[in-house]
Amino acid sequence: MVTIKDIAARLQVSPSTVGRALADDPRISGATKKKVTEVANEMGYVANLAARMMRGISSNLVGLVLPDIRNGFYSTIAHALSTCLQGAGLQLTLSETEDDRMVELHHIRELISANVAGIIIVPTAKPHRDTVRMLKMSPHVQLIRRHAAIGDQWFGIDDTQAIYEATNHLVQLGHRRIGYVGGIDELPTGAARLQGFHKALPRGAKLGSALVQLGAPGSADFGREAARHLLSLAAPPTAIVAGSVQITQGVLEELMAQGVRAPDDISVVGFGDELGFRWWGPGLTTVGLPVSDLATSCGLWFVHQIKQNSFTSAPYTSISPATLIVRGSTRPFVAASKERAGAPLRGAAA
Amino acid sequence: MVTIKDIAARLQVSPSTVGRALADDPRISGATKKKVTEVANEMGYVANLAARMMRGISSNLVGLVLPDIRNGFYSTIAHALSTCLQGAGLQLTLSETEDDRMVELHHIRELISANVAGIIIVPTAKPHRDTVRMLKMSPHVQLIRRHAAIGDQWFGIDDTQAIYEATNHLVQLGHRRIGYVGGIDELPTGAARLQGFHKALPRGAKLGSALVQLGAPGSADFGREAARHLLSLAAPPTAIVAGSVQITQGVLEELMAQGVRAPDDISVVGFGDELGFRWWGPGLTTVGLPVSDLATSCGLWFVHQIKQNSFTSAPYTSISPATLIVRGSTRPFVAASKERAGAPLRGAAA
DNA sequence: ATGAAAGCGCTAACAG
DNA sequence: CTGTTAGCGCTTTCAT
Repeated sequence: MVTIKDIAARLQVSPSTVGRALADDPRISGATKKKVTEVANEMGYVANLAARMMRGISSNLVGLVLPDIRNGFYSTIAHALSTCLQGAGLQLTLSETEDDRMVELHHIRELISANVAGIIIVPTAKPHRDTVRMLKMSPHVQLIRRHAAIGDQWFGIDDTQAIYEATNHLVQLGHRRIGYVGGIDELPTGAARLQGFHKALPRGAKLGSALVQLGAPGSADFGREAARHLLSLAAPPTAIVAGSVQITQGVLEELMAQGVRAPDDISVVGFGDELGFRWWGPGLTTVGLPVSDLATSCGLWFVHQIKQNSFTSAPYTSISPATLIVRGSTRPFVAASKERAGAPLRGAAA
Repeated sequence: MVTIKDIAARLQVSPSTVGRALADDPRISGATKKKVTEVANEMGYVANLAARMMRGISSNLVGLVLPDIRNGFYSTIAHALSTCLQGAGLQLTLSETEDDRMVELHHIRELISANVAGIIIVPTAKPHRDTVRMLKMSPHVQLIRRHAAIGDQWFGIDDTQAIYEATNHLVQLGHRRIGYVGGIDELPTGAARLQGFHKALPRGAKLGSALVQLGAPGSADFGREAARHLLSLAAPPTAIVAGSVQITQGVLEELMAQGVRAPDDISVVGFGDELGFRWWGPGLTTVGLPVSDLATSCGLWFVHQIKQNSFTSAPYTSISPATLIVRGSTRPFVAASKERAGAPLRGAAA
C-alpha cells in the first residue's frame, strides 16, 4: 500500500507537503503540486480513508435504508441517489429492511458505527426507539414515508392526492362500487392513500368495508389475495384502485389468472408506472409517480446539507404531485352490463 | 464519543487492559473482563471502526459494482447479495458504472481506499488496467460478465446455451430468417450469446449480416432502433431473438408501437423474465435466468472466502443454465403467410 | 495478569 | 512556501 510517506521519500519532501499538495492547499507551489500528483498517480497512491476518518472527518458513506431494492420504485430511487452522491464523491451503502423494524435497527446501528456521513431512509411502520435515537446522531432525511419521531426532513409524494386522482377518475366515469387494495394504515403512506380514496368517493358511493382491503404494501401476494376476495364478493366492485406498486402487480396477476378482463369486466387503476404496466391487457391506467425527480432533489438537497455541514434540524418538506396516466384499463361504468355478478364474471379461463 | 481510554480511566486500569478485555483476550481475568464490559455498556461505548481499520483489519464493507441498479436483473442480484451478506455482518455498498470504464475505475479506487472486505463486480467491456490492478488488492469475484484479466473467480450464466435455446426453439418451429438483437461482442456476454445464436442456426438459415444487430446491452433505445431496422428490411425476419433484458424491452416497445403483433406477424423470444414480460401481448416466450439463485450462491461463496481469509486465487467458476419459458409470442412459421413483407407488415397502428 | 509504548496514515497546529 | 511535531483510537509487542 502506497502511503503519503512513500511519495514524500521518493520526492525528498516532507509528508505534510505531500498531504497538502494532494489536498490542493493554496500554500503549496504549483510546481510541487504537479510533481506530487504525478508521482502519486504513477505509484498508484490511494488515500487511506480510515486514517482520514480518525482525524474526525466523517466517512464518505451515505446509508440508504429501504424495504426492498427489487421493487422498481426503490431501485429507481437508489439509482438517482447514487448518481447524485457520486457527483459529490459520496458512496452509497444499501440496507434492506424488508419492513422489519429489528432489521432496520440493526442496519442503523451498523451505519452509525461506521461513521456514515448521513442516512437516507424509507422508515418502517413503527421504527424502534433506538433507531430514532441513533438517527439523530447523524444527518438524515426521510424519503417517501414519513415518521414524525424521526424528524421533519422529508421528501415524498402527495399520497392522498395520488389516490384521490385515481379514485376520482373512476368516480367521474360513473363507478360507485369501487374496491381499494392498499397498504396498512399504520404506515403513513397507507393512511394518506386511504384518505385520498375516501375523499374521492361521493356520498352516493356504496362503501362496504369489504371493499377496502389493507395489507403489506410490499407484498404482491397480498394484492392477489385481496383481489381474489373482492372478486368473490356477492356484489363485486365495478372498479379497483391499487395502493402500491407491489399490490398493483398482485391485483393484475390475479385478474389475469381469473380471466377477468379490463375494462370490460372491471376497471382498474394501478399505482406507479412500472415497466410492463403499459403492456398489461389494454394498458393499465395508473398513477404516475415522479420517483426519479423526487429522489434526485432529495439527493441534491442532502449533499448540500452534508457539504455545508449546516445540518440544522430546520424542517424541510418536499411534496411531489402524482399524475394520472390514462390508458385502456378503465372505462365508463355501464349500469346495464348484467354479467357483472358472481360466477359469470370469470372469463374463459375459469 | 466514549473511547477505550475513558473506560480505562474510570476503572483505574490501563487502556490496553480494557482493549484486551473487550477482545476477550485469554490473559485477562474473568473479574476484570466482567467489570470492563459492564462499564463499557453503561457508558455506551462503541468501538471506533476507523481506528480498528487503521490497524489493518479490513472493514465490513463489500462493494457491489454493476452497470445499473434499475435493471431488474441487477436489483435482483443486489437483493440476494444484500441478504447473504447481512447474515455475515457485512454491509453492501452500491456502485453504478453505467458501463463506463472510467466511472468503474473511479468506484474501484474509492472502494479500495475504503478498505473494503471485498468486491463483487459485473465488469465493463474493457476495464481500465488500473481497475484490474486495484482489484487484485482485495478479495473479489466477477458476476455475470467475465473478464479474463480480472481473474478466474466467476459466477455466471451459460450465455451461449441461453441464446442457443432461444434460437433453437424458433428453428424447431420452422423459422429460417431469424433476427438477433444483442449486446456488442466486445462484452464477454455479448460474444457468448452471439455464439449461441450462430450455433443454433441450421445451414439452411438465411443469415444476412443485416439480421444481426449489436449494440449497448443496457440500452432499451438501441433495442427499439434495431427492431425498427429489422422490420424495415425488404425481407424482414420472421422471428427475433433479443439478447439482453433492456434490449428485449426496447424490441417489445417497438413492436407494440408499430402495431406488429406476435405471434401472427412475427415470433419473438426475449431474454430474462422481467415483471411484465408475461403481460406483453400473448405473453412473451423468453429465456428464464436463475439470477437470484446465482447471486445467492455467489454471496455465500464470497462470504465464506472472506471469513476463511483463505482468499487464495484458486480459480472457481460456476455456470448456471438458463431455461426457456414458452408463452404465446412464438409459433410455427407458416410459409404461406404472404403479408409478411414490407408495408403490409405493419398493423392498424401504422 | 497487567502496563507502557510504539505505531497504523493522515492532518493540523506551530515553526521556520 | 515547506518542515516538524503531535496526536486521532485502537492493537500489539515488549516489559514488568
